[in-house]
Amino acid sequence: MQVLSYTEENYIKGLFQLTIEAGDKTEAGTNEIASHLGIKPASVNDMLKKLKDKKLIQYEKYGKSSLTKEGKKLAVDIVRKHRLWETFLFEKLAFSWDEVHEVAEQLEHIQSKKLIDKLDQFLNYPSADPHGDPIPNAKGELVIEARKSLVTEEVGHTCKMVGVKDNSAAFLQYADSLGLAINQRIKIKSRQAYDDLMEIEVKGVRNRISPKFAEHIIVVCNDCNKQH
Amino acid sequence: MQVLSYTEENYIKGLFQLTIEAGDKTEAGTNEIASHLGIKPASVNDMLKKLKDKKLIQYEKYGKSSLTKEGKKLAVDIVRKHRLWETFLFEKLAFSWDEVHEVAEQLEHIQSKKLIDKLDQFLNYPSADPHGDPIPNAKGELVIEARKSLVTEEVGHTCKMVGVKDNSAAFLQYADSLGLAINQRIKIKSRQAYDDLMEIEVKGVRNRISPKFAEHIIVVCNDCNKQH
DNA sequence: TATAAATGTTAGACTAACCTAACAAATTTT
DNA sequence: AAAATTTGTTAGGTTAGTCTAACATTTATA
Repeated sequence: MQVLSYTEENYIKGLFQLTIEAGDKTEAGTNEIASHLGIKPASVNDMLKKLKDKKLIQYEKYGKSSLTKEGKKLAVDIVRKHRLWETFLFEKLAFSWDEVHEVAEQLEHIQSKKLIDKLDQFLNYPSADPHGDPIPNAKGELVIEARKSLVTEEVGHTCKMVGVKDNSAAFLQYADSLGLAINQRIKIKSRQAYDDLMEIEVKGVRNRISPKFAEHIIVVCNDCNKQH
Repeated sequence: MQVLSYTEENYIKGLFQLTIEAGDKTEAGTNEIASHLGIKPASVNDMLKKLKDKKLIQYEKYGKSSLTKEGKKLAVDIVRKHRLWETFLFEKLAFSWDEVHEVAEQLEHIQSKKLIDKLDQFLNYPSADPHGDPIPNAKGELVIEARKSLVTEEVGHTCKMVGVKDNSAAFLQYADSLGLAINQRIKIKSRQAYDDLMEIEVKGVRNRISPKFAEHIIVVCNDCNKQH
């Protein structure tokens, strides 16, 4: 498995986020990648050619890009490192939920297989990071549970929060203020037909939230799986 | 306090090692820095000018270089990070003594004051890394105990190993095979006048070691401080 | 002290990763 | 389907950090 530069790693990871992780599509355009990474399309274009030469992505002139098997393997490895470090920061160093991402962005580039496997062991092989995102195992396998957005949840159901789609500090702090955290149970009390505001109950406290906000809360729901 | 590039940090750290830490001199030449960092003198020359402009080093054409107060502060900070990470790897992740350095070389460049202060706390504010080298505190203060090389120790004295001067795997593994470790007591049994080989006793086991080897073992000795 | 050796500097070139400006292709809108 | 817009590419330039080769200065040695 080839070793990538810091920059190459960021491109591969970005492409992973835009394709495999986003769910709704399997390839990404040059401009899209550019705005995701905060780099100009012209620069991205250069890198796409380079990554194609290295057989890490599929790319044709004027076409969209996607990861090859090899590229995906490398990307999953970076994601694994990122999420293990986030878990470490949150659980062992008492970082708050909204602080872990920025530091993990740096730590994910440390090259040492032994380090990351030992870290995994030290953290007792966690299956999800503080945001609820799944952590790939050492073999690169990523177990994705059946998850949905809170906004699609039915009234009367109780679900469990497992993640978020928005990592901005503003969003995370807002969530925090509502008592929302990973593994927190949420009961849907009602939904207002006029403006779609949802009323939820968290730790006995009721709050009304916008669909825009609910959209970015990821949950799993046993009630939804029940046959009745 | 300015933020340095990865490369600039390595130069500042290298200069710190060659001057402040080496003990026997306070400035270093261009070729010396070059061979220490594994970079050609011509490249070092460029960087010295750059670091001088940033007021991190004192340097005049054809002269030797040394750190300014500002440069030293930054260097101590890097050393602090390096040694805290080594301690983490050794104590929490069960890395062996001779494996920690390489990974810490990468980790020392992570930029996050909060991270390093939390790590310090997590490790319970250690005063020395697995090699016995002192860890500067958060204020950048570095407490250096009275230490000497094992090669200068007197026959009959018992001393305590606190560090090494050679971080090569070969050296560290050799030390390990003799039972030598941080905080290990060492008794000097004899010294052969003909070839200067020292006979030492470690955990009841006697071995003869070369002055070349003993030179790189750092000890503290109470016997030496006694008046008699 | 004159010369040789070691040390340090300069000039010019290269690579990775970025940029801007201009152009080309594809897609969407009218 | 022609025009307008969006998207993608190319050419040429910049910066950081490296290199080699040639040159300059300082230090050591005969």
